[in-house]
Amino acid sequence: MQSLTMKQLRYFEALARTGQFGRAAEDCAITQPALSMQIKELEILVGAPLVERGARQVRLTALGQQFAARARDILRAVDELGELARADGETLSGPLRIGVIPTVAPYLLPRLIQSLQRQFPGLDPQPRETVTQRLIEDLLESRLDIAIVALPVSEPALVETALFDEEFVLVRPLADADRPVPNAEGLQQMRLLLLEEGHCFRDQALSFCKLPAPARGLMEGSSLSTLVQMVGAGIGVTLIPEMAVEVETRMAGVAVARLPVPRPSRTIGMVWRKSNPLADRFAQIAQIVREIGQTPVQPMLRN
Amino acid sequence: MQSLTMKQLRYFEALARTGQFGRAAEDCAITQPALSMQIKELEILVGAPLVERGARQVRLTALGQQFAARARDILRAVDELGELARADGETLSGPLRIGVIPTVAPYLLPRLIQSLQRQFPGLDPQPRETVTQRLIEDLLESRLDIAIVALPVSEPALVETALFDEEFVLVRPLADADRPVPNAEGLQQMRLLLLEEGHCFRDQALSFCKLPAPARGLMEGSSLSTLVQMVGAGIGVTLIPEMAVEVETRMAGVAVARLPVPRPSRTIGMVWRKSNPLADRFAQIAQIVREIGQTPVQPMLRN
DNA sequence: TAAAAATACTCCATAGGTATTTTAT
DNA sequence: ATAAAATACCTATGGAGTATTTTTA
Repeated sequence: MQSLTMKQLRYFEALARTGQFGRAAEDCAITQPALSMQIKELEILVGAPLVERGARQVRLTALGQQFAARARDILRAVDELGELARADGETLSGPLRIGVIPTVAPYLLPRLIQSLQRQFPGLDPQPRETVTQRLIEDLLESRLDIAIVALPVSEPALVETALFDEEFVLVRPLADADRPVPNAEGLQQMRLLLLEEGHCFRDQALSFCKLPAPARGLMEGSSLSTLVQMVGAGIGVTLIPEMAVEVETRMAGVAVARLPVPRPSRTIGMVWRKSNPLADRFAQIAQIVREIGQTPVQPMLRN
Repeated sequence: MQSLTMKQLRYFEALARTGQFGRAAEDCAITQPALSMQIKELEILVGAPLVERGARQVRLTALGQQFAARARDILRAVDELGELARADGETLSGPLRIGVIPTVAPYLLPRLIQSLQRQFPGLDPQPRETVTQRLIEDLLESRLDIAIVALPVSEPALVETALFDEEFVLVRPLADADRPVPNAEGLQQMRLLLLEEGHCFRDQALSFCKLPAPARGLMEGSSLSTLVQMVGAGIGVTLIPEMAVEVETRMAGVAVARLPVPRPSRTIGMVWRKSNPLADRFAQIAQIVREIGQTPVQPMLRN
């Protein structure tokens, strides 16, 4: 033994992650003794113990923790190296993991995936839908290639590019259709239905109405669809992004109204890791999304 | 074959650097066929050619160049990983590559090395003396651990910390000792002897005298020692940093004078790579240098 | 005493060496 | 014609498997 190997890094990373030799070995698709030997070699090579052996679990030493953090960065860089070749060919192909926030996904993803498959026949788009925080974590940990979220994100390791702005519109019971449209202050007096904690759109709506975060659990829905249905049942009013109007309100028996200026809105953008070899290609994809955004399924708005 | 290995990265890096299979193999202390095989494996793994084979030399493909750049970063990170253990122990040990600019080295290094060896008996200081530009390159490429240069350096990948300020003093023939000391404008009228191109002290001296860069080749010396000897021979006057006075002017038959305010000066500092695992230790070393700087060998100044 | 890591050993895949051929200038 | 890379073939190191023992909570 002389020089650090990739295997040792991968095995050690697995050990640091799982906290057990056996699980780590399973993760690496090898046997426990094989992994033990490599870790031992690694420690000899480094010249100091990286893990404290206990019977039930192992704990990383202080050095081991620093080592693990650096090893993770290196492994990520190596994985990206493997993807470099994909960036080389003329046409993008292979799996592309796309994360989208829930308040955008249902209204954008169908058309986006359609467009992508038309432009890049070899591409295999793998969409995932979750809240911004999770998407950003997944991006940073290389579990996602790109994410579509509300800007700004402000992560130094990520690039962000704007796709389109979208206004928020008011959804209220049909019975209220002829009433004047309330402004931000007016909304404070109404029963405003919100998405549950974690959705950025919830915060954006609250921010517009200049309301503090209310106590949890009351009058919340897990999707815009739920909120609109609740409005239809006369429970209250809600805000939804423009893009959702067509899909969510068509059959819901609710009235949709543009809000008075200053109209609330948000910027939807695409983000990806700066160091991703496919970064240049992602800018192309952003352009495709922009084109989709410019030809929206036109909602029928009053006002 | 399944997964990228460190060896492949090292071999490919050597190939990219040397431009020849044979030289690269020699560099890696293996035979040429062994290296050829690993490169071939790597290309199969990546799925695209990385080098264009010519008879006399190889050229990297576009992909190969990107690959090489990333590989270098990874190898650097791995090398740093290997050094992590050194940062763990209580006392710093092993080789420490120290770069120092030529206008500081002779006056600081002897005492610095002495102090270092006293404080860290296991440490093996390996000094190198060259101009700032080269030192910075060497730092960035991991051929140096720390460098002592004039600040600022302003490289985002480097940390810099000030060590001490030093004034410049005027050196002139003994015959001129009783004349009034010229200011910056006065110096413009005199025959000012300068270090050759590349030395930061040359630029600092010119900047103080508000002189443009003169035509090359005339009245230049390759060391402060040379300049002072030339002054002793009556050829002209020169500026030298305070720290050099004691060593360079003791036996030279020249007069040394402090300049009138605003006195020219520069800040000497220490720089190292942010990502170097020993970074914390380097701050300790900087403190040692500061202590040396605070007890200078007091020059005998007129004025 | 039970679960997990270390040890003992065996095997074979493969990295690397030597000898040689092919290639390109 | 010559220098350099590729190919062929062989050897041996060491990574990984199975079986077993040791450790500690």
